[in-house]
Amino acid sequence: MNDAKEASSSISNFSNEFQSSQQMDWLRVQDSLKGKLITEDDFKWRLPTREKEGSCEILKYVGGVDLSFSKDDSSIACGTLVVLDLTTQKVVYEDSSIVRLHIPYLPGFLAFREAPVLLELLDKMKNNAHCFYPQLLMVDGNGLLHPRGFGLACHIGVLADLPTVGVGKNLHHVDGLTQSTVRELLQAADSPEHILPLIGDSGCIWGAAMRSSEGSLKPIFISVGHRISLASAIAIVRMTCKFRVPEPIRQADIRSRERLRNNQ
DNA sequence: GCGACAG
DNA sequence: ATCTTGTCGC
Ligand SMILES: [Mg+2]
Repeated sequence: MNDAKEASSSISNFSNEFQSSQQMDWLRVQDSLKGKLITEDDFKWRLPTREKEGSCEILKYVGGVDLSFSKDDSSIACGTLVVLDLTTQKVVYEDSSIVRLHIPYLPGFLAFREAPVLLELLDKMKNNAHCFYPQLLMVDGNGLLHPRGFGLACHIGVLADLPTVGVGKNLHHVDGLTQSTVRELLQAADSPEHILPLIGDSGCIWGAAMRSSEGSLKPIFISVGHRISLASAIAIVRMTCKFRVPEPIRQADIRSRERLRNNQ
């Protein structure tokens, strides 16, 4: 092997080893944060019903977060937080931040790329004691539906100490679950709710697939993020699905892309 | 070795 | 994630 080849090979070895040791750190972080995860309802509000019961706080402010990326420079991203009024389904708060990302997208490690800017937006709103601070946050990315049961929605939920729900637009294959199998089962299942629990080969329930709008056959994938049960997560997501993607996430996605277009 | 791989 | 316009249909 000549010197040039040897040099490039050792650079690449170094780079690979660095990546892999960073991933080992990340595995430990995920494992550690997972110890704080709560997968049952843990909030003081309740879902809106048609009865009006006076004393209890009702869920009204639902947040959504997403990132968009520059087509020219893939390290430039815009993170956006929106809050919707559940009654009107209108955006009552919007904030975004354009940042340079230094961490690549790696399946299973999305949170290390996307969570920091989103946590900053949440923190800024909380520190201002904003009256629309969300009672629940919907995240564009999975929660428990993740190779180690700790996706972006769990990560944000634990670090912000906020109830979160994960919503994926594509299935991250885990525990024998595949996109095609799930679609077939969802079609075959005679569920009037258009919902299918995602039960893996191990028997574990990772979340649920749901055909969320009349307009599309392609399901969305709902999973528990933090401080909420799967049943509650499904009920709330369903309330916000005017289109396939739940409105808080859809608005964060749209406004994030708009902001990047008008500001870079 | 092969296929899979949230955003 | 992004590259990309129109087109068909309710
Ligand atoms: Mg996204």
